[in-house]
Amino acid sequence: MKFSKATDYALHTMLFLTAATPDKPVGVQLLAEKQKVSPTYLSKILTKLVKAGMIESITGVNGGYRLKRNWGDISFLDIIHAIEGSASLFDCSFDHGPDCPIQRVVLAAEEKMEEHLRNKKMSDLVQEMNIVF
Amino acid sequence: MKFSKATDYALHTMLFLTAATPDKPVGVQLLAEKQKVSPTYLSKILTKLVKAGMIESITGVNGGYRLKRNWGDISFLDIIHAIEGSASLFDCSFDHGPDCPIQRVVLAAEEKMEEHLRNKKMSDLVQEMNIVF
DNA sequence: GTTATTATAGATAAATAAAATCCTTAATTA
DNA sequence: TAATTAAGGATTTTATTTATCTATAATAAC
Repeated sequence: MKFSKATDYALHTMLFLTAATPDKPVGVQLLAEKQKVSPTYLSKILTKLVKAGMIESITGVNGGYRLKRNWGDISFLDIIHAIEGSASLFDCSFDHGPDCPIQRVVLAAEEKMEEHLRNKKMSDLVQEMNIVF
Repeated sequence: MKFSKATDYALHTMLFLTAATPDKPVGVQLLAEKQKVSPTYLSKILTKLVKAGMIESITGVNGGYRLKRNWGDISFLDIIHAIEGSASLFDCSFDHGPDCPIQRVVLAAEEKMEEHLRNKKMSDLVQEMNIVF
């Protein structure tokens, strides 16, 4: 079990956008270069963030991606869910009644992780950062 | 990102062994039947638990698997690590200095989940169970 | 309007990982 | 010795992730 690279890319892009540009759009070309990933692949990932309402895209010359107004609210969990989906990490495939005691434990644990990710915003990070990007 | 089915099988087998037999070994045949999984595949999973020192195997007629003495101590996390390995769930693949602020957040979140899984033992479950298996 | 630039989207390929099977070997008990 | 049971290697199947290629659509600059 691993978080996907796509999630890694998405988180870093969000951090970049949060740290960098309040209004000027950044092209996928540049974002991809920084992360050493192909632009087409990254664009597919960013399209998910657009659909989730976290960033907006501006097409045409001098276009690119930029944060939406609500960016201060966006949590790590929001981003992760936008990329990986929000299905739970564990499915008991054994049929012993409606709720499996094992599943209950694992899901409770997952919830602890999600709680932490829900409380951490990109904006929290930007403050504590000096010159990372 | 999902916990593997192998982990699911391992957890359920441990629950079964904990709930059922204090000393008599249970064959993989029976364990596999209960979980509707092939015996050979399950045996590979159980071998990992043997190597991790959680259960022991008795070969030959009337052989099978049974818990080791320390079974009261075995946590969910132990079992999960035995099957999935204990590498962290997130690797920042971007090189911005030694510690990535994003990685720090995600790993802290992961630690919350692990803490919960570390504190839950199979033996806790058996008590609260009535007739699940 | 034409051209250059930039995102979107579909199809597909390549790489990796997970799940499962098959077959052989080794150990043990009856 | 025969039957039973786990261990282990090799391989296959299936699913998922990662990535590429190509075409389309929108927009700005000229």
